[in-house]
Amino acid sequence: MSKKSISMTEIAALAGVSQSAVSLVLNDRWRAKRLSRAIADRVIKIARERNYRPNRLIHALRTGRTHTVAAIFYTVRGEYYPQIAAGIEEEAKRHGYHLLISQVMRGIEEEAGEIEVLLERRVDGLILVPRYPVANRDNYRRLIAQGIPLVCVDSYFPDVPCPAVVGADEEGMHAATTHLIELGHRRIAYAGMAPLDATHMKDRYNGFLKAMTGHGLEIPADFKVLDSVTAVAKFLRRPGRPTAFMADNDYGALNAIRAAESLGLRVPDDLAVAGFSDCLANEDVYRVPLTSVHVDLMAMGRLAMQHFLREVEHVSGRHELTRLPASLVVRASSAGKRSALVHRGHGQASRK
Amino acid sequence: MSKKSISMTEIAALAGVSQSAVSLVLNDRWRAKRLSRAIADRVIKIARERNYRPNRLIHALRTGRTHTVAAIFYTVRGEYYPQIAAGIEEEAKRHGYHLLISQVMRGIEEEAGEIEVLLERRVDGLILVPRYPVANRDNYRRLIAQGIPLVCVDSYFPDVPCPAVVGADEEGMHAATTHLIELGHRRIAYAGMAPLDATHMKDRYNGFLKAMTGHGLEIPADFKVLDSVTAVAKFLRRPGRPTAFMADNDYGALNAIRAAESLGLRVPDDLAVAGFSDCLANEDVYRVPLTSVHVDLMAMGRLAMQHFLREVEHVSGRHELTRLPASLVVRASSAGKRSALVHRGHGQASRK
DNA sequence: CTGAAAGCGCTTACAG
DNA sequence: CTGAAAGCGCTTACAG
Repeated sequence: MSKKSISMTEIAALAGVSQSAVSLVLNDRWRAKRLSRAIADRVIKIARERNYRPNRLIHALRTGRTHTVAAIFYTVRGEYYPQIAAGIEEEAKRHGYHLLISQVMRGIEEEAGEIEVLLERRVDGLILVPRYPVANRDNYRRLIAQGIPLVCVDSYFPDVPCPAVVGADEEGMHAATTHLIELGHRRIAYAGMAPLDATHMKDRYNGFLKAMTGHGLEIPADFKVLDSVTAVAKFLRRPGRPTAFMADNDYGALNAIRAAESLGLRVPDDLAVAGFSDCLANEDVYRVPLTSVHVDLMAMGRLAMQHFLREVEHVSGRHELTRLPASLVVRASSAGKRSALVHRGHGQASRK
Repeated sequence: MSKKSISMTEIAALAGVSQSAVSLVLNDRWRAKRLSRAIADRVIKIARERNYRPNRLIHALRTGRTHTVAAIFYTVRGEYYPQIAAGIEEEAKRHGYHLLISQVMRGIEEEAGEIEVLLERRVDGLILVPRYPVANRDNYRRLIAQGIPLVCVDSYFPDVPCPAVVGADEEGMHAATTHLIELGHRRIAYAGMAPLDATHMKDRYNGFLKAMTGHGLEIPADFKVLDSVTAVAKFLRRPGRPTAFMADNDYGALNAIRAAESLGLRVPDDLAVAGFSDCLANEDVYRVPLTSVHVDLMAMGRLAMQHFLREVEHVSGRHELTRLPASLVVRASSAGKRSALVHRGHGQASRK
């Protein structure tokens, strides 16, 4: 058993004064309340000796605020989500908030239950990193109606009335696709990772569509989930192979590179590849550094936390989208020549 | 303002019964206490209508346990720490605990203060991911003496009496160095990233020393912090260049590869390189996949949480080291031929 | 100048 | 069978 920290009541008993006097002293309000210096000294001495540590939960009991935000992730592993988490935590700390992390990887079904538990622990609200496009939207709406601060980040639900902070998915994808088109590509395949029907993934696809139709190009009919190397390889082996492969995220693009190489195709000469998110670390030591669309994920986390704080003050009940800029970063996977590495200079100084 | 959730007292007023009756009903103990079914039904109906959500903080008030663990990281960015965090969270959830994350990247000076704040919020204890070898050890000892559950993970302090879960650093490094020696290398440089004096980094260096002296090889006198590409390049340009480069972590090894390439040296033919931790993602698409020592970081996090739970039951006050196995994974950066890629088959199926 | 008391949301012995 | 009361650790009006 960890020893319970000493309480004001116990200090009061030891000092032979009332508990309220202890409160006054330890909050440095004894002068205003004109307690004697002798009492103040005695109380302070005991508190120090016994490692008194004020219990902030009590404040939560009175105000209803714990200054804790819960962020719900699918997982915090990988190169993507941790950056969002780091951004949330940094901003939270700046505002006296703490970040509670919950992963719901095992299954979205458990999410509603987990949210209830978090609310019973009186987190001030939730930051959601949606991965499942459909599930639990009714639950989110219910929570908002109950006055629970809720913010989405990375993706969003158009019909859930809360702030959401996401990247400029459509514009970014439009830029990436246009880049491939301007390189001369006409047969451009588009592939996504599940879940394709997440809103931000739909936005990306729309960006692709607009770029293609804007250039009078045919939309490939075979858009589908290509979430494994073998699936991509099978796809590339069919007749009428595309000359470029646009993936809706970096991991899909990596799979395209792997599949191309396994078929003896050179990237970018035989197949140009581009991804989305620019979240891969150490890209400069890749065989084929990946062209991608960069979004500042840390900033996304920070912004989400700022919106959260606003919701804590007053639940807006409105759907409000904030989009961070998305900028195309061209690297060897799409550049004309394989040797034409485009360095962005980041990732080199990173440490463990 | 978020609406405060309804309380038992409010329900009692609405139902016209005592608050204790409400407590009994909502905890499903009204039968045992022989309350009338009419009252039970009325209370349950109101609770449901008003979205009653029990306040678990109260339980913490009574028991002194919040079922919250705080994990203190230098940062949660990168490919390394998030895996530890994920392991902690998974195991915490299995035991009804929640994980509070705090990053102290801005400076270890703030750590002591942050710990105090966390304890005032009554987290049940701390899991520490030490990065600074010296700072705050007195503070940790003080906390343990106060009965605060504390567990170290990833690194440890021999003179801080708490459990620590780390990798088999010395054995792992011994295996990696022996591997290089058996490839025929005699002039093997050793380089680390700061902080070199962290205990687990010292353990790794000892493994290197033992392997070298065990084979009658001379220890390079120029062991130092080589934490940038330019530093490594400068090092490699000196006369008597080593034929192999042993880094105490993967990022240092990457810098060695970058530096070698910038000097026109081929890896592994002109310079063999090995790292430690095997934490890099997507290694199979690297120009030179890295030989490294694999440690299961998720498992490390899980185990740390298990030890934490034991400390919550009873602060052991003893220094107890748990070491996870470290296994050498040979890849192209040290293999005889550049083409001899050694695939481990992981990382391919990973998704965003 | 100082202490007693209410109240935050609950649980749990205790009284009637 | 049901309600009043204490207590967890505090803050803050209020009483003397």
